[in-house]
Amino acid sequence: MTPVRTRFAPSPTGYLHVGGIRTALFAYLLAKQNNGQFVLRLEDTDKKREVEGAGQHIMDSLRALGLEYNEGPDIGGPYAPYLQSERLPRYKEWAQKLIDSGRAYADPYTAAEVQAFREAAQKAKKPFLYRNHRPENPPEWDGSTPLRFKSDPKAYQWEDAVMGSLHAGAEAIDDFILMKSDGYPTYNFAHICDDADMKITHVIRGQEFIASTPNFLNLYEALELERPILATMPHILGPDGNKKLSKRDGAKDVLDYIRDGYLPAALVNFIASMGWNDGTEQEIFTIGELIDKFSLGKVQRAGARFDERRLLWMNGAFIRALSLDELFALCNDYWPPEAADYSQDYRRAVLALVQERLKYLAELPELTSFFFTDLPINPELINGHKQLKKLSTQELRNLLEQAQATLEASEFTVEDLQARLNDLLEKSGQKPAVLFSLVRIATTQAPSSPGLAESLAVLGKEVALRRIHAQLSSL
RNA sequence: GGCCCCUUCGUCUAGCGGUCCAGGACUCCGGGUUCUCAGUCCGGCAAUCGCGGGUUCGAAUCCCGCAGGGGUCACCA
Repeated sequence: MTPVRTRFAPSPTGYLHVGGIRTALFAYLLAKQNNGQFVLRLEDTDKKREVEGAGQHIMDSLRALGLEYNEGPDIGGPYAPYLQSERLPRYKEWAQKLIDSGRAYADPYTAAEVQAFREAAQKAKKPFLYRNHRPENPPEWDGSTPLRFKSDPKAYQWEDAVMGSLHAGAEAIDDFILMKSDGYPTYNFAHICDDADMKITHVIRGQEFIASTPNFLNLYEALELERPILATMPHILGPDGNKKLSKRDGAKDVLDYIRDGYLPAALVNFIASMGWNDGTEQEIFTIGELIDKFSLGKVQRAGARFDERRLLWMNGAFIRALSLDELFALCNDYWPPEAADYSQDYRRAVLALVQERLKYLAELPELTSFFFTDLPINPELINGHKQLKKLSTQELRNLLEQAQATLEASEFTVEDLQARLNDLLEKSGQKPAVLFSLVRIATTQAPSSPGLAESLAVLGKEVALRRIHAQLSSL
């Protein structure tokens, strides 16, 4: 049995967004599931569109998500190089093979002439087919003009691992360009050569390629190549409208999600869930489970809309599932600056209180800053409070002073604080909504916080009393 | 315009002839959890399965039309 080899073959023209990553992810899952190899190949044959650094960015993105490739531009492999611009001699050989067999010829027209053909076709509301203008006696190809495929137009019916049975008529086949006049091959040509050279068994790509698949099938035949298994992914659509998700519409770089503290496992789970599920009601999958359960046959045929709210929920779920140690290890770069002055133990205690509230790591400062610094007194917290605003200044003072005395006497464990606060509740005859809110506001100056006793226990007696004193002075 | 693909709650989806007057998840709305936020638990709203014809005892599931959406028709991938 031939080993499964899948590849992800992006062009280095920019960053990777969730749409691009999904194709890579499914190729990765399929390879891992079959103990095969996942190959990264950069298709840098369009020097005009190439973006400096994009290749590295793509490699960083894949690694950040844990999609380690077995062979690739920076790590090499048995079929190196994995950068198409370094494989030019190889394309020449493949091209020569086609020339020798009479299946490729030099394009004798100028760009303007071809453009005129195209416009005439458009004007006549007909699809443009170059082969309608196929020259009788093309000149010998010297590399200064495009080299075209001499197609053998016919109808095709083929199996797609996702879409099922697909078909197209002969009109879908044309004499497309194999080699451009700049010496680089086109995607249409290069990817087929490379997939063959690299022994790729499954070609997974977006649905924009389905229209040109008949051309590819025709070329496989001309090259006498066994064709790989084809799998077409539906598009991921932008949050509104039903246009394919794109950078123009603000599709975020996956590395931005990583930077915001989205967990790779959550990102991967979420991306996989757009267009794939295992047929059960399971929503959360670890990467191992995905590798185990993934199958092309269960990939959705319709496009999926990208809904960031679902990603946010899923990321929170993954964060909650982490042990405190695991989460703590991930938080290093996310603490508010003031946290640097505090011990690891203190930070861990804080983290324990906010773990189930965290949706993504970058919101750590927003949730925890009052644990590390005295926030300025914010009168609005009391004035805007539905219960507290009804109390007079004197009443507020009274309550706070009682709270102060209570905390003074406490040993500041959660249990002791809770017990004493409950006592005070009874003694003062106040509702929790009044007393607890007031103490919470005085000691945190935050619109929300973890539980009062828990927060106080972490803050410690000294800080708590200092803040109550400050609140008292401001009244 | 030609060709091709797609079509189940607002969104992600389950479903592959009967157990579906359609299940789960996200979102949203109530309620519980002695304060807030989050979480969690309980409950709720939400798709006559794009539409119209068939086939069948029986269709979201099969067939045929139509409509809508998307892709493609580059010396881009």
